[in-house]
Amino acid sequence: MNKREVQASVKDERLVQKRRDQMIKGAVALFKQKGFHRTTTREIAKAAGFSIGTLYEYIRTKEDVLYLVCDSIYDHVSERLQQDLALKKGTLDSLKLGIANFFQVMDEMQAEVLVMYQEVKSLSKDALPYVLKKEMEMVGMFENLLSRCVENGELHLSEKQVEIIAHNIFVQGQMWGFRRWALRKLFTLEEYIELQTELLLSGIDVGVTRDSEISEK
Amino acid sequence: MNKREVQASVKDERLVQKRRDQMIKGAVALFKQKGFHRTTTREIAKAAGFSIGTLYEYIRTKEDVLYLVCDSIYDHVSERLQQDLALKKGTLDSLKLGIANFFQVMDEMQAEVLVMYQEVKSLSKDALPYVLKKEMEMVGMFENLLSRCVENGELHLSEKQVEIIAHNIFVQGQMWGFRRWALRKLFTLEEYIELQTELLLSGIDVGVTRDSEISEK
Amino acid sequence: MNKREVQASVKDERLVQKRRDQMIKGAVALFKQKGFHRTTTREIAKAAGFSIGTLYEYIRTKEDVLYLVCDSIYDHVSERLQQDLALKKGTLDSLKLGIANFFQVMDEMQAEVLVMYQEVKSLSKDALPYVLKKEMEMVGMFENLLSRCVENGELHLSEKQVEIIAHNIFVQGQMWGFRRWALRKLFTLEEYIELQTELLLSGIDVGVTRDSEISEK
Amino acid sequence: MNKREVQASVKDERLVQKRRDQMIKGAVALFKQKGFHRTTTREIAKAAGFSIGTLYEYIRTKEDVLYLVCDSIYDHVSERLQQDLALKKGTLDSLKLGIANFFQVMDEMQAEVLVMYQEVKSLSKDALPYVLKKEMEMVGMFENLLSRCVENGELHLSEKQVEIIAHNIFVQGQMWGFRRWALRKLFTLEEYIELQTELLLSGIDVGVTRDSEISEK
DNA sequence: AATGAATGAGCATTCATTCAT
DNA sequence: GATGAATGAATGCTCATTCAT
Repeated sequence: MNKREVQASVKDERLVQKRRDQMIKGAVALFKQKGFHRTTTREIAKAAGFSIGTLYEYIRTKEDVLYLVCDSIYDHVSERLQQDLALKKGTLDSLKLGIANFFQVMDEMQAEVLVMYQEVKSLSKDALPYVLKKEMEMVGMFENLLSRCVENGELHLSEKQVEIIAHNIFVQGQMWGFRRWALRKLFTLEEYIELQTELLLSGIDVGVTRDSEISEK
Repeated sequence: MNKREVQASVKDERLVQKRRDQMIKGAVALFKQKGFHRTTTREIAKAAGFSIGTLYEYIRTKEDVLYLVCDSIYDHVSERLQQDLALKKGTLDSLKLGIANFFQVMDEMQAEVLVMYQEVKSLSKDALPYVLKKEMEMVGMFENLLSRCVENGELHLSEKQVEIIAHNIFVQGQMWGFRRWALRKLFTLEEYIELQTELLLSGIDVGVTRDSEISEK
Repeated sequence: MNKREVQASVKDERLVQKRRDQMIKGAVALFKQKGFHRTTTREIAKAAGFSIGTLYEYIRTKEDVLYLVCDSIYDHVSERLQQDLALKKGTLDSLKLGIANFFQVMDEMQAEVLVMYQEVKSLSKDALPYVLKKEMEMVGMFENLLSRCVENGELHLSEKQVEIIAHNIFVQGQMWGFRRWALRKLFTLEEYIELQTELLLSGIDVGVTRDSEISEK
Repeated sequence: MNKREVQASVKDERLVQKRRDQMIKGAVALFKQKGFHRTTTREIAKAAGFSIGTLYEYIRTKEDVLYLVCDSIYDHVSERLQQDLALKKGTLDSLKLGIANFFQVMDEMQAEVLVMYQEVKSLSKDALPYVLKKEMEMVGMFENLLSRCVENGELHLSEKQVEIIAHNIFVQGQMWGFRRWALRKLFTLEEYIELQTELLLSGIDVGVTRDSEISEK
């Protein structure tokens, strides 16, 4: 498989999954509050509902917890998006829907996303590439969406443009999660989604240029 | 003044500034490499070229170093931008120049920016608001640029649009600093600047819509 | 209860008590030798027979050790006295016995008492009042002894006199512990006890007064 | 001379004395407040009105400051007592006066005395004996007073009694300085002096014993 | 003589990890 | 499988002392 496996001493896979879910849930709450470094393994164990001894039956190092958290977050986001995007493909509407859904997921999972983006670099050289790869996969989902629109003649874009726009969408989604404290003073999530989509598809209304273009015809 | 002052035991202001510059330079290098939490005060002192004892003559706590770093970054970026933007105002060209310059600064100061965005939340409740305020000021600079273009009739934008575009520019600039590892595989900085500017000003070429628009005339 | 509890991470009360006893024993020896401030936590841990990590499983701060030491000393002394004084009450003999026992306890616990009187003021504003209260309780025990003798007509004393004598006994007891280095050159403990008791009960033989007494006969 | 000399780099004896007086005055205030160990040399220098650099021109180590403080205190107390006691000698009245004066000095210099008794043991093996010797000299002054009364037939006391009573007076004086926080709730200084003197000279009024003595006659 | 910047040994405290029960 | 007591390396910070100016 593609996963960087985190070793557990316990054999029962079911139990491992259950314990890790408890662990992740507790850890996210703590990381959100105090960050990865300021959170102790004892606190994680307590938040998860068991002892440190037990915690270490399911992970090898504290960093494993961070990895597990990051991994879980990506899985959730990916899953959410894949579901939504599986429907109508290659239409402008599916693109709009995809964007809207992504922004909504970013809003719902704000805490987790925030945690992830502030702590990934704490991952070891070992785990980091794996997480970054996941990120590229998510950007890739938007490239896909866009490419299909291009194929269907709904959009006219160069390859480079597809790539940069996919990045922009991804970053604007994160931006909502990241900078919600500032953006919320200006927009509701709905307004934000609408404005961003509109800008993306119609660009800025450049007065002079447009006028001259029109007058030329 | 508006600054949250970091207290020093040493009185000579000149010396304080000199030592802090050494300190910041060393700290940025270390924070970039291993993050704020994994960097020890001893390492910072060593990188700055003096002993821990001396380090603590110029700060009160380790967090002060982080604050000093953040503060210095903002000051540099602001200064750079203010210089460039002071020239032609309210024209599309000045906007383009502003964006290009900002992206360039983000590229040059990538290390510092990266550090800042991954460590700000480690700042105490005391220092954080001050840093966030600085960030809003920088977004405000782009709002300003845009508003002048609107006043001059070079752009047609609602107030909300001005705000969201300012945010987008800011975030896209950071994105280059943040995600350079991914973007560089696709674009040079110049390409990136050009593509983003173009997208911003002309929007995506939406085939069907345009066609219909033209056909209407 | 009335105790200022020192928090421990370890739950097992038995173990906590055992470890703290080890700790107190080691700490008293060290404090006696070098004082509270010159004794390091590592030394305390080592003297107690475990690692610093373990030390901190049973206390929160170094000051807790001092508090624990003071508290333990008072408990021991109180216990010793209460036992002895529970017997014959309200007679001159019980008073003499009480004094003798107290002086003996002060001799036996000289090390601890010395430590306490030289370090109490290092206790925080939080712990100090509690320790001083304990001290007052001990003085109170002598007031009690004296008052009963007064009630039984064995002594004729004003309330003020009871109070000052109780203080005197207490301080003379400590004096033996405190100034043993000087007093031992002059008296054995037994002599000291006898002399002090005699002085207390018969006063100084004031020549003139005696003369008048004699002339009366 | 009898003094353990504290070395100074500065040659001008006048200046040395002046600077040390400043130092002692500042140090006593600080020691009273926070104790010897919690007071830093920087604080002492500041309180004395000069820089640390200068402080170290007049002492060799921090401990020297403590020694200087202790020494100065003893000198003051001794001086005060010697003055007062030089007058009428060998009478009960001169004894009473001596006691009263001593108690008054202890009251006036409470801060200094308190400091001394809580910090002497911080003195090195080198300085301690010298300070203890000073203490014995003060006890000796009372022995002297008492002996003269005995010689004059004003008191009938064995040698041992003279010694223990001298100690008691000394300790009761310190007691007022030490335990003023408790004693003040019960007595004014004047009452305390009167009660102690009375007890010392007449002893406790032992009802039964006296009765039996009387009945014997 | 005075200053105060520099030094670094030293200290209290934390916390990831282990392992006997 | 679960527990939690034990460990000790690591770290932020202090402060007595020195020395160049």
